[in-house]
Amino acid sequence: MTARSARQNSGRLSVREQTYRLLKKKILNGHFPPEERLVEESLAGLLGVSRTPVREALHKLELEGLVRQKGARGFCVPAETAEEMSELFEIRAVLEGYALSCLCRTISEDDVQRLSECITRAEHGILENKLDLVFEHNTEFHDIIYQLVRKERPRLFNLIEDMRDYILRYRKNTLGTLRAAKRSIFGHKKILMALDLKDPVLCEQVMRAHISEAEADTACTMTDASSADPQQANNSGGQAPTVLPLK
Amino acid sequence: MTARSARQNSGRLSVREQTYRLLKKKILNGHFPPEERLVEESLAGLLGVSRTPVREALHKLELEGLVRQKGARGFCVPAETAEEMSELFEIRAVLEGYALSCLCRTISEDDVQRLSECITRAEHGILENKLDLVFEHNTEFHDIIYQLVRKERPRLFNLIEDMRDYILRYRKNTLGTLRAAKRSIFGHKKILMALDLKDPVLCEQVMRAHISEAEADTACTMTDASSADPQQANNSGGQAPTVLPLK
DNA sequence: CACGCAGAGAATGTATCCAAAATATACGGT
DNA sequence: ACCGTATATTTTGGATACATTCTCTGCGTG
Repeated sequence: MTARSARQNSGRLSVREQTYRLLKKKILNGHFPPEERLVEESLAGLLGVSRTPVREALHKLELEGLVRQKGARGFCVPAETAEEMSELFEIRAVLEGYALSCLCRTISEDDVQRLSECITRAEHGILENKLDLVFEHNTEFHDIIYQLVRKERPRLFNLIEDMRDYILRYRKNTLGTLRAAKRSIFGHKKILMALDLKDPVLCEQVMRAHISEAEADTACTMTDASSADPQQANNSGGQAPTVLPLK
Repeated sequence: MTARSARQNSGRLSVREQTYRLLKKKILNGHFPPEERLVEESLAGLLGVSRTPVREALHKLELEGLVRQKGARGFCVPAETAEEMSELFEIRAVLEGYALSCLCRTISEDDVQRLSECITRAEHGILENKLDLVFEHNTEFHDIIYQLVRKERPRLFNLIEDMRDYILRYRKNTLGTLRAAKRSIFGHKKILMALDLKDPVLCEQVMRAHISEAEADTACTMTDASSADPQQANNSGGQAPTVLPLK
């Protein structure tokens, strides 16, 4: 096949980048059974590219710990462990807690107001018993915060984004119960309060607690795992960094 | 040139890995002027390999933020900024602070004793006015802690290691003044105390403070190259330590 | 029957080749 | 003299070909 070369300037993504993102997404979505051999040529055939971009993607993913060299014979996705999940959530809690404590010193009244409105709308969702609405506005709440972090602490933001990605692996079935939704909104209220009080220590505390709750929820869904869900990742186009809500 | 192929099994490192490490080291040591174009072929010639490992190394380094795509024409090392350095130290302080707070719950009496001996030996170095001895035992102190973190929190350890690497870029001239050495040992004493008390909050506090001090030292050496002034090792380098104490 | 060695096959490692794209330069027109 | 366009050069993007090495299997021997 002739390479429809796509440079990074002309808006299109290079094959290398597409391959990397697609493989990463597939790994995070659990499309590859743990410990199964990942053969460059097979993946290349699967994605319709040559071995070169696949190889580079695998080595980049190795750097992130998403694949591991299996002896001298290809790569594999390491098995999921409860320890790993717990550690990832811990790190995320620490990083996001600190990020929030940074934010509280610089956040504008305007942004506080926007966050407040997210909570209000999410609560309306609860009253109308529309969990998808709650989900939407909870996501918006977090997105606002992430954008602020990105603006002020780009490196920290990258790290947080990575942690969120890695955790995705452990969130196969994101079931949104009413109970979890209510608890999430309550967490957001506390976050908003800490921000409004401009109390760094409180910010760190409430964010850590909020993420610990998310961890607990995820741990629950993980107990009855082994759900081989061959859901195809059909988003092959230019995907934005999908920032998911905590809950 | 014929490939001296070296697989990962036979003890030797692959050319790919060697290239990546060497390039990374060169970047961190400041061998490449910021904003200067890094041309794949030139680097390949410089390292005596083909373009392939160089290209892969550059893309891995891009993932780490150590190089950046310059338009559509190659890579360059991004310029050093005070903000970046500050942020890296912040993140490191947060991560290592949390790591220490984890450690204090599981550390053995034996390890506490070993840490204590490091401090004692470093203090002997002070008395004998041998700064290299102090440096050696201070390093040992940290190494012991890092090994413990690695054992209990492998992901956290990786992140911390990365941050330390990235910071290396900003520590061109690691001048060890007597004053800084003394302060460092004092910091280690506080760390040991917090560990011994098994107080997670205190652990986090003292470690963050310790790393903030390191940041201040580094910031001083960064302001201008000719500042070999021991007085500037004090914590008054223009910008306040950005890492807040936890409490 | 088991253990070991050897050969074949398979998968990765590395290099080279070709194509595409962007920038720089030169030439011509206004 | 200046600006725009076209061409050429440089450099990266991607694929393929070749070398290397590891593993698996089969056969022979103890």
